Amino acid sequence: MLTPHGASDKAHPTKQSTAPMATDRTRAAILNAAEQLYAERGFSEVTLRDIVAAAGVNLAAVNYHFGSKDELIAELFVTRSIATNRERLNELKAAEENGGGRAPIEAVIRALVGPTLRGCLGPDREGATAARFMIRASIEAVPPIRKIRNREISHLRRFAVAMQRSLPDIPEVDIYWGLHFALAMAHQTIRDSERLDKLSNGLCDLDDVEGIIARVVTAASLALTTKRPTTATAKAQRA
Amino acid sequence: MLTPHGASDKAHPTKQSTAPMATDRTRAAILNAAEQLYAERGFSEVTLRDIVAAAGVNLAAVNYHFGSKDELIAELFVTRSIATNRERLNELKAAEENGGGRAPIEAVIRALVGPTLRGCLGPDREGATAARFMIRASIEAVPPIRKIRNREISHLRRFAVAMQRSLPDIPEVDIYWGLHFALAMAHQTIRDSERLDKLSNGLCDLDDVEGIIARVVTAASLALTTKRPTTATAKAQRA
DNA sequence: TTGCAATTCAAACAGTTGTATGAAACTATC
DNA sequence: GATAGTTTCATACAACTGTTTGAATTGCAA
Repeated sequence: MLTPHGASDKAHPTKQSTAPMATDRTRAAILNAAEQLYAERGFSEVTLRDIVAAAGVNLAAVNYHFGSKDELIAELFVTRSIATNRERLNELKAAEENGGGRAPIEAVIRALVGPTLRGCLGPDREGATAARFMIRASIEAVPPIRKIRNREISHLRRFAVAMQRSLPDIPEVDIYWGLHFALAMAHQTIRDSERLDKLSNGLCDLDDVEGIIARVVTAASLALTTKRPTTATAKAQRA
Repeated sequence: MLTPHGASDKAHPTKQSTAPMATDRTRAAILNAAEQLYAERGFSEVTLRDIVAAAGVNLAAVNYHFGSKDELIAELFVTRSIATNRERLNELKAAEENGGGRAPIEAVIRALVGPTLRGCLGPDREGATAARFMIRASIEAVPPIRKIRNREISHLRRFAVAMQRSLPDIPEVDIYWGLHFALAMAHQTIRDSERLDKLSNGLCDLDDVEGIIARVVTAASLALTTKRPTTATAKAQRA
């Protein structure tokens, strides 16, 4: 046997008869190094040689443990995706239980954008690389990720439902736009925080994560709850 | 002589003594093909060989006319950047003249996000590749572009000033956040229109460009003009 | 037409990429 | 301690990248 890289046998991923897996230390080292490098430089700027150098392992280890570069990226993305989604859902569930199954819209949006914003912008660097990796993944959308990414839709749908529950009178289409805008603001703030910092001459405090979250939540909530101008009004504005 | 690629001589870019430039047809063909391919596939997925194949020219023509791949990208970006900025400023100027030097905030934001949204999402495909190229450029931020991109800041500052003029009572920091959020929503809508379409099961009409612009403008204006919750309120919401 | 520069072209270059190979080193069971 | 499995390692491979080269071809002025 020369290639384990995942499900080699059929049933249990646990130890089989003749004890195969010894340490998994190099496997973990590769995952950590890859996540870190991808998060800070982006996929197209990081080679397998960069990764193995940072991990202190041999070049062939990647293909031995993961099969290919793409499968490494995919595993990274799946793992982090699950973690992020769980974080979001926990916050959502807590908010819904607080309100007897119906959370205020602000809490729903906060559950949606909070974890990622905290992870990426927070001064505490714990989980920062994980969050930044996810941002990279959503920015570059490299082929191995693109295939998996569709699952995110069903995850987001849960939040759309929660939002609809908390705003029963808002048309469904507006819910989707609100969700979309909330993610857009959170996302872009992470990705382009440098530009905002320069543009405002440092006036926008990007270390005040909770303040930023509040801004995003407020803006998205307002867009949802305030009736937007009618088509006639909009047309007049355009003129 | 073997390399013209831009400013070979000193003063005039017009014809010099011994008539140099004959047709510039291949040069234009390269620019068009490159813009198109970069716009639809992204920088990291397009090679010079792809470009010259699409342009119907020889591989060496790129280095002959532009010097290097990076200089080709840079020229493309500078050209399109100037065009986009001019479009925005024209719309802003028109709006300001309409209101005697003080345009309503909606008009300012519309001038900021309108041209790009129209270019990328409009059913009329004229200028679509140009706008999409700019989006790619801002997404991938490849090295040759990163250097030039700082100029965009001073361009955006003009809009910050216009916004401040139309909302004199709003704190400066809020102006920057509003500008940032407006761009974020417009930008993400272009980049991830596919996800929104899937998430909403086609409910969000992405062909209705003016409707989308109205949504972005309204959301951003609301975020600017509606007093956001005080810190105490926000804190209570977080709990 | 002749001559000279600008332009095009096929081919090759040097560097980097992800992947594959086969031998060595290790680990744990017998 | 021998053995069979795994993991590691140095190295090679084939494919692809942007770039260069030098010879052909073109276009225009004399």
